[in-house]
Amino acid sequence: MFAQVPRRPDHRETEPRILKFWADNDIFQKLVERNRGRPKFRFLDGPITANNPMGVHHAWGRTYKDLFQRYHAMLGKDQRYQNGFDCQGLWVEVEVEKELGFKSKRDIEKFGIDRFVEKCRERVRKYSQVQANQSTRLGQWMDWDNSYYTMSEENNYSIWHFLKKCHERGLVYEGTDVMPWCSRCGTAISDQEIVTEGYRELTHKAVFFRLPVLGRDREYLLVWTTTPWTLTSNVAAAVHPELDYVRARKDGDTYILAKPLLSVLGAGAEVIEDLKGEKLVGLRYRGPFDELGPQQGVEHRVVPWEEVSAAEGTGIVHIAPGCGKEDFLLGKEFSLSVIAPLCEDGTFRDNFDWLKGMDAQAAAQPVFDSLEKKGLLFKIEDYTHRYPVCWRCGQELVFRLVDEWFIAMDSLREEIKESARQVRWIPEFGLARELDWLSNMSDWCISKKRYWGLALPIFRCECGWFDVIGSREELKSKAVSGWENFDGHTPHRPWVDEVRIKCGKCGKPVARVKDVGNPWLDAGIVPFSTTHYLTDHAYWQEWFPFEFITESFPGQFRNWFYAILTMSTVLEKRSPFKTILGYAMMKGADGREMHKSWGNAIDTDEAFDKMGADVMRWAFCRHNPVQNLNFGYALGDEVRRKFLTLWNVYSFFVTYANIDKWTPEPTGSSFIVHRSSLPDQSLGLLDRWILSRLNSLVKLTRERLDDYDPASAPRAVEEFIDDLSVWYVRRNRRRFWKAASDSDKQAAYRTLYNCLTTLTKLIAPFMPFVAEEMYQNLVRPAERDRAGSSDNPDGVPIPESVHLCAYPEADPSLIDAALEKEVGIVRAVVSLGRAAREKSKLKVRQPLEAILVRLNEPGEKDAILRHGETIKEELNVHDLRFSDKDAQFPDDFAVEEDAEHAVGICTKLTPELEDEGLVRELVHKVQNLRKAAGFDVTDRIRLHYQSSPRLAAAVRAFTDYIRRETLAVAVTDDPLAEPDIRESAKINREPAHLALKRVRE
RNA sequence: GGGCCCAUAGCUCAGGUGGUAGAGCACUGUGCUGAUAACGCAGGGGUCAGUAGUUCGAAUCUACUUGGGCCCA
Repeated sequence: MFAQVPRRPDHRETEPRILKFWADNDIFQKLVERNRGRPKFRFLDGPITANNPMGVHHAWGRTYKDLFQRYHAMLGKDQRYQNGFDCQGLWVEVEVEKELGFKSKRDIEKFGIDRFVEKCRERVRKYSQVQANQSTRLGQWMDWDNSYYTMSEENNYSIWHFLKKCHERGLVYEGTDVMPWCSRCGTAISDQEIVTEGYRELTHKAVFFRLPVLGRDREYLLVWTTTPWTLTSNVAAAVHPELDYVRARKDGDTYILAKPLLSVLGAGAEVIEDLKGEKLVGLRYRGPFDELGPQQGVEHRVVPWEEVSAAEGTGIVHIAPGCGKEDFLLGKEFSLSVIAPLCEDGTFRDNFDWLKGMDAQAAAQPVFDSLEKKGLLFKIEDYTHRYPVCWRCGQELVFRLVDEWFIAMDSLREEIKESARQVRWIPEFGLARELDWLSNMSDWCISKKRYWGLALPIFRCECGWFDVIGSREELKSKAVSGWENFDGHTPHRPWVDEVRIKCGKCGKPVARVKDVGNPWLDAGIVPFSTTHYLTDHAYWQEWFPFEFITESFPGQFRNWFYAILTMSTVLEKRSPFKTILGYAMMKGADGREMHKSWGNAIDTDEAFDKMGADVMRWAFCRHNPVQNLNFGYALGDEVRRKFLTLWNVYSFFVTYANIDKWTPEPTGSSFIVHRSSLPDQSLGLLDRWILSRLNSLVKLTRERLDDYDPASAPRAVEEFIDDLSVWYVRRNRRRFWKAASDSDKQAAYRTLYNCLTTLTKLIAPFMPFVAEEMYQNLVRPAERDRAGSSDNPDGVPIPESVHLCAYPEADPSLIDAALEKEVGIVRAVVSLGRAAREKSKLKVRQPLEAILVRLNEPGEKDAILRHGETIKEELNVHDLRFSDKDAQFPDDFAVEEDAEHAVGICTKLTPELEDEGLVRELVHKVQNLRKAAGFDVTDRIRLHYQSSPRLAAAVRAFTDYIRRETLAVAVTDDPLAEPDIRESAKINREPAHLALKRVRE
């Protein structure tokens, strides 16, 4: 016996129960054990930042990870199942600062770096556990006790090794660059850490000012800027060499500016000369703040720059190489002086005279006043633009000249591109995107002036000498002091900062630079650190390179993909992975970013609760990964409906199998070799059809999953389920109902059972919970029934979980493409016939004389005839006829046609047909009454009726039919004592009284 | 300025190797009631962004244009 199936699946009850079943019975451990030592599937998990609970978008990616791991497990592959947590970096620091109510770096230093770092570590531990629990809830199978953490010693020391290798190739250097800087956080904000939210629409004061041209009388360059504080560090003015400029006179002064922007001067300006920008190049001018100390000796001149536009301002751009990234590059090109005005906290340095200590943003008005006093101010106006802000605190960023550590990329560029080309990118355009990034990337800035992160193993002496340490052992051997303070600690700040080594040049004790590492170093080394590259090379060789990774595309080209490709290329001159499946971004159901305040955000835990993990997973899997996924509860409802169809078929099967006490015969371990359990001779046409569809589905599913295509199989499964329900089950119901237990009935049971059990295995990697639930009920009882008996031919026990089964394999001999096509034609004909009935308003319950099918392909006639009974039943007609290609339909036929076929139904009603229609209607009413009375489907009844003579005559003519259909032992117009239910009804306009009584045996 | 992606029914999207457009939702009508607080069937609705090519034939291949999105500079 199979357990009765609940009317509707309830994931709230099922999913926790299945999780418990897996846990109680160590199913995952058994799977890992079973596959140990067999061919490997090498998957590498990109680490998730363990800083907060998981977002639903993480559930999307993790579903892919689990899908392919589960699939390959069912193929018997040995796997590592190692999950990764990304632990270090500003992300975590920011959250901990929030927790502690800190406002700046000073708060951290006051609190103590050691305590702060410990807090960061605690936070990572806490949220890695939260994420592990959530992932488990998703059904993700991982070896959670063996997760890797990028804060681990092995990970950090592996990066040291990498940096040492870079240093040996002379790639590590300290350089200056202008970076976006948050004065409150006291750190540069690297592009890699800001993905979104980096800009805000802000209004600033923009200023037009004039710079006196040296050697000319009352002649000025008219310049414009939106960042007044940077004027203190002006060293040049840029013009576009091709652009048209003018000299124009106004109020006795001469101004130089771009011709299209002449209107800036206002009324009364008179052009006295037109000239190209290149004619201005080389002009020298007096700077706006020449009185400041740092400006002494600076020569201000006009330089050419292709990026200057005449779209706004004056067409002459103020250049301060210490205050802007582009300015800095331009400064390098023309060997301009570099003035860096700001301290870490965003205030002016001491040598800036009256500006000393003033906040850069607050300096706007004093700067204006000073310009005014010097007669250089032209005008001030409001200007609204997108301006970068700190993603953590919202502070407006400034651009600041900083010293950072870099890895020189030029000599690696082509090697890394070669590694990228070794990879199969899905979708293919991923390669072009990565190569584009690799072609344009600048040197990798690996330092960050913070606390919680990789301790860069760089020791630099005041004298300029520096060394990169490649391991803990090397550090120990080179340490001249402080080792005892570090020993016993992880290689983190502040402990590692204690160690001193000897300068290789001047012999002084040298400390580590204070910087921590770029977090993408942490994630980039994992192909090596997790496989013990340094400590167990044999193990590394077993698992490297990886077959497969899957991550979200946007962002990762310059982050994780870049980092693992670069680090692996340096260490092993090859890509660490062979195939990557990329997917897009998750949006709200409305296609916009998910925002709590917009009401379109979906909370992960709430989604598990309301939608269920299976439904979420299916929704993720069936989605085309290239496209953004608009995720919401409506999508979940859609998926649930589709899968309810499968549930209904399952429920149907169990209901009747139990009534018939049907059990599957033993077939050995697999339950997937269809032929062995299904003697060909007893199979009907539709049995062979659905088994062909099933095997086609299995074949396609394997092909698509082997090709790392998650979306095609679920769509095909949905179509199959539709075919199974709408055509196979519906067309074959009566075979399950009938009393006789003949070979035809057995064939129907076997076929449907086969479809269902194969499906459970097929969908197991996609919907692990429902698959398990169905498997436990459909397959496991068979083993219990057989416990201790000897009729298990292979002697192999039935796996105790669907996830311990072999993945279904298609039996090509059961695939019959012609039959599948044939049924398609039949269904098209039926569909046309129904449309014709619809058009002529003749309901299907009214029998008709005939349908007439006109074929363009005469060869289809035989195929249709093979399904003649089906077509006649579906359309409720007595006769099936054919006509020639060009023949006309008779007048009393209603016709519908498509490209290949035309179908007409005979609309003529005879009295006999009307009688038959009356009886069909009567049976329909009786069935409703049985239902309303709560009778069991197998209960026998007595049927009493009183009616018009017309109906009574029809009943007498079709009594046997009525008995059969309604399980009536008697159909009579005698009065019925104490009926269970009665009703007065109209049967096709004929009045009738009906009464039913259940017969007890 | 450079790179990449997208443009199919009101909405969200399918449409491997070119052969006279599909699904779900929504809408209209209707059927079924032995899977039934489900489900089925039928219908309206698209010059597949535009233009030009290749081809016997293009939503599908090529080029360009337009309009969106992402990344880099």
